[in-house]
Amino acid sequence: MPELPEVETVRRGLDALIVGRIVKSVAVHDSPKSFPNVQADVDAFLIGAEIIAVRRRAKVLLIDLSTSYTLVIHLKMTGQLVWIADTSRKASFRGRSDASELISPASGGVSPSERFGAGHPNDSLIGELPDRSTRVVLEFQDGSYLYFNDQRKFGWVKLYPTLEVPNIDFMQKVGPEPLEDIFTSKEFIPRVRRRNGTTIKAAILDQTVVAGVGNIYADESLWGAQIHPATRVKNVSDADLTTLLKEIKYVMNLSIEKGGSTDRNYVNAEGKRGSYTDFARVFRREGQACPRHPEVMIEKLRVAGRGTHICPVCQVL
DNA sequence: CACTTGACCTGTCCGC
DNA sequence: TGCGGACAGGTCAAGT
Repeated sequence: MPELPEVETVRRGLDALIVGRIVKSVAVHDSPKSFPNVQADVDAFLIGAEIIAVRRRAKVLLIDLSTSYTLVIHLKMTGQLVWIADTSRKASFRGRSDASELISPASGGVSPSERFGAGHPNDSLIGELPDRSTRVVLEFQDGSYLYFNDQRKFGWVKLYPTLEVPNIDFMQKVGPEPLEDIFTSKEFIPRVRRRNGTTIKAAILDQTVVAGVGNIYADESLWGAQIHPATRVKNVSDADLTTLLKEIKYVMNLSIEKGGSTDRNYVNAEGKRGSYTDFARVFRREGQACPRHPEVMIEKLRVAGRGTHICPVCQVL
């Protein structure tokens, strides 16, 4: 998924695009994890609600409504949230309740990059919406739409009373926000050391240790701190963990500045790519030169069950 | 317990 | 060109 910088980029986009709009209708298509067993709540607390604020906690988006309910959204691996100020298709949506009617024919197997060019950073990656990956459509009273697309159907959109959001299991367990100034190595080190029996990569991917780190920023920050991802936590010094936290903050802040990482699917709230991968040092750069050692090639291996990228000279066990 | 692996899904890419 | 298998940014549940 989208990791913390991608979700934060979407949050900022939505904050500028949808706050103040009023929900007119919602349609769900083939998203079994979305809106479980709360049709009455959807009718009562989503339809007619005004968007008040767009928040983020870890990799979860929180869209607060005037009804004191909140849309809680997890994009997982391939989720997208795209707002379109499109009135041209308004007629085709009006009065429809069968979401399957909203889904346009498949695009014939032609990839977005083939349809829209070579994929220059910040280019659009999105064609006509809805498309075959569209799972939830929010229609606003002004005729604009928010599309939740999710090719692999791992993601979801749920509705909770705003006051209950902190009680959701995930919210109870998830660790601190790494970009908060108050989150320092003093908090980070003991949290990582709770996972002394595993590898440092598994430890920082653990959302209960620290929020928002995923596979891209795990590899990028471990290269920055010159720590091999398969190092057992107990063999990593406090000084190296202090450096690692600085690198996590650095790569995530840089990525937010670049609009996130678009490896395949990720787009922001306007359907545009992010460009962090242009600045990545190791992620998906196997076979390319290490920035510190021009004569050494980045290698790919498997750590914590995930594809993992390292410089074999910077990062040794 | 703590840790690791498989499952959830669809699409793409790579080797035969 | 076709087909099978591996793999993809996350998180749970099940297994060891």
